Amino acid sequence: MSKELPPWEKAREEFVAQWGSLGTQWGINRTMAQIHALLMTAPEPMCTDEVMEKLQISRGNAHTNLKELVAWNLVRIITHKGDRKEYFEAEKDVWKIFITISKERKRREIEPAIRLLRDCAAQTKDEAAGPGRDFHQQMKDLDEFLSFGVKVGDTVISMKHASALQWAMRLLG
Amino acid sequence: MSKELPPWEKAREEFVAQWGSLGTQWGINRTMAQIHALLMTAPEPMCTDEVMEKLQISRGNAHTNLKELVAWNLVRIITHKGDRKEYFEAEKDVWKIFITISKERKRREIEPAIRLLRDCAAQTKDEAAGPGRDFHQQMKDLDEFLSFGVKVGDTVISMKHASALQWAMRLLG
DNA sequence: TCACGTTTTCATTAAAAACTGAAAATATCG
DNA sequence: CGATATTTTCAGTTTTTAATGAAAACGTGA
Repeated sequence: MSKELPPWEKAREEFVAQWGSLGTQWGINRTMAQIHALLMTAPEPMCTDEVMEKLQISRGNAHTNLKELVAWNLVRIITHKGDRKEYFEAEKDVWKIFITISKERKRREIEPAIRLLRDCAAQTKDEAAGPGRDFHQQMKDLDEFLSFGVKVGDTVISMKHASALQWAMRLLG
Repeated sequence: MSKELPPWEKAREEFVAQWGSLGTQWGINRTMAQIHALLMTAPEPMCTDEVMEKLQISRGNAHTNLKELVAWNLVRIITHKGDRKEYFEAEKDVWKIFITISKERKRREIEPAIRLLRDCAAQTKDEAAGPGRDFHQQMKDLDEFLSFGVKVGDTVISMKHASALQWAMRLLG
């Protein structure tokens, strides 16, 4: 059934398949990672049916994961006049992808953790000594570390790629 | 059935439960995250039975996840003479935890991704124009970005906590 | 408004991941 | 070497997560 694929499409298929596996280790749904890989390497925006066809998945699955990628701001919807289909286009700029993922993970994963740590610290702020005091301190240490990390992250993602690069180069130099 | 818990243990139980939930979002097994939270806040090293009891889980589950945490270098095994049980103790220093997790994620998640990107780039290095050339470039861009990130990460994790802090402060200042 | 192309939802099914508990293996001591 | 304490494994089960496909909802143009 398979027809002559251009050689680069061969590599692309490997990329899509493997990126999907890697995604699962990152706690990301395999299909979502595959669609992202597919769109990142798509010469043109793709519609749902094209994604279904390329990945051999159902409409519901394609739809759900495309919309999830849109919710992550990693993919945007394109429409052409005179065509009521939606086309999907992934951000390809690596620095922008990085910033987007960083922001999203901060919001979904780091900030809830910080809230938890502060809550637990608050609950034990009167512990004067012993294990209770140690627990309180541990919560504060973790909070402080994550909060500082967020601050650094915020600074970096507010930078232009070139400035961030320059700054990082200074560290390495 | 529940007896008087010291107030700090109340907060601890919330921490353990919630840290478990947060862990799943990070792609980490819930029980593993809970055990880690438990040990990070344990005044003394704990044995398998204590972990089973605290979290109400089976021996097999406790065992597997404790050993997994040891494999991550987040937990170490302690033995006392005259007692053949193994006790488990988590690293509590936030900076050390960060370094350990960073190294492990680099090894498990970033490096395989870089290998994939290089492979796909190599397969398409002769593409002279068009979509094939764009694909090749995209692979190279992603590789370059991740590799640079690894370099920065390596530099940071080779630093003492104080030096890293000072360096980051300069960025924020 | 109706017909049609498209998107969205969701009950059901399938697949993957996590967990249990008990048996087997291992280690330690007299 | 037994006897005993502890760790490790793993077949079977449960729980969770993801995927399917068909029906419903939506939106647009005639």
